Amino acid sequence: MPSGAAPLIAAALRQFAAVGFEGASLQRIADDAGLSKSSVLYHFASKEALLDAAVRPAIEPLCALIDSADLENPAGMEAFLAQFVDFLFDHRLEVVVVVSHGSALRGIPVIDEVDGLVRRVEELLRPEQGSERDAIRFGVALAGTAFMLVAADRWGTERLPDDVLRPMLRSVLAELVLPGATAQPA
Amino acid sequence: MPSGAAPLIAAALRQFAAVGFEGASLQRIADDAGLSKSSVLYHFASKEALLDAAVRPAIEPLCALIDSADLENPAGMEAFLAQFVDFLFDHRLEVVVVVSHGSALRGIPVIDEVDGLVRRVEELLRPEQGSERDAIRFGVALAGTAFMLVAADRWGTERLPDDVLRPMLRSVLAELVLPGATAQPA
DNA sequence: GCAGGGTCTGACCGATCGTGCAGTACGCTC
DNA sequence: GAGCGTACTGCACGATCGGTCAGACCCTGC
Repeated sequence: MPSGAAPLIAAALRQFAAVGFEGASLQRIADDAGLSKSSVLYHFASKEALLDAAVRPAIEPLCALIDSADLENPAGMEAFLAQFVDFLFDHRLEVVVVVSHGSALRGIPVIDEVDGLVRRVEELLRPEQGSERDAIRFGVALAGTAFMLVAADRWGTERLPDDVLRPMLRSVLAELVLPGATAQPA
Repeated sequence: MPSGAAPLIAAALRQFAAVGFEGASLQRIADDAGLSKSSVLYHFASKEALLDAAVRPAIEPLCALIDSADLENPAGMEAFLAQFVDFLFDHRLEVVVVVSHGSALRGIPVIDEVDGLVRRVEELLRPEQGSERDAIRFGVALAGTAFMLVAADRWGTERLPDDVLRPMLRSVLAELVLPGATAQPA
């Protein structure tokens, strides 16, 4: 992992999140990182490889989150929800890239892998036949939580600071998903 | 409203929803509509004007929905939620464009107008001070519902048909938002 | 001093982008 | 048939896109 690659990945992540993969140019990414366009293509074989390097670090944590999920009992469920919120905050830009612009990127391996993980979450939420409606309620809550983070970046003029928003989202998500839980103000 | 403009708007909406504004080229939009690239710029002054013409029709219904919203009593709330879901289905592609790719389009008038409407919804949900948490729960439910539609287009291999999904989303949204309501299976 | 690898850059390429413009085919009215 | 407006197209433009390549500038080991 060369030294100059890290700021390029950070700049690429910012640009991809802001204007999408197609909208971001290697030139602007290079300018953002304070390097030349040629340097980008020295560190990464192509623009697509740069996207891969930027998004891939988020895959393993998400995979681990899914693998360790135990949604049978309320405690396991609550742990899953908390870890899900933490994941969203820890990989905020990656989430924005995939959620906001991912539909245009089908066919790119790293995006397809993320899509596969999303499908695994979907299966996770539908353990038995016939609970279609519960799965949708679950999906709305999860997707809504993810989107609130995107929205916070997009419409957030004077939004809540993260250390307030995070426990609040955790609490709201638990309330929406868990069966008998009632709200306890954050 | 010239005749040849309508298929161009339809094609543009499909392209913008699929690959984003930056990712869609006038050439592909023209091909999709069965016309030449020059024809696109005959009917619309620029690519941005085409986006405006494609998205603007969704603004007035959304505005009317917000104006007529009465969230004080449960009946008014339920009516608002039902109309919100209907709006999402009636202007599906426009919603996908704005939700998925809108963050890259700030500065374009029609997008800024939509952002203003979103902010009005946000204010609608926070009638009094201190109910920050309720507003977030509300926002998660609304955003999640909108995103489920986007997700249905994106990950939907063998998804539910619309006439099943629509009442189900309506029911789920009511359950998530309304205080004392319990689920009645669709 | 010098060779070599890692890092970075400017010049350049072909393709495609959005856009401007001259021109063409059709239909309508006098 | 002359004149005109509408719908549409082909062609060319400057800019920018992702990508290639030959070097220049380090730093380290000999």
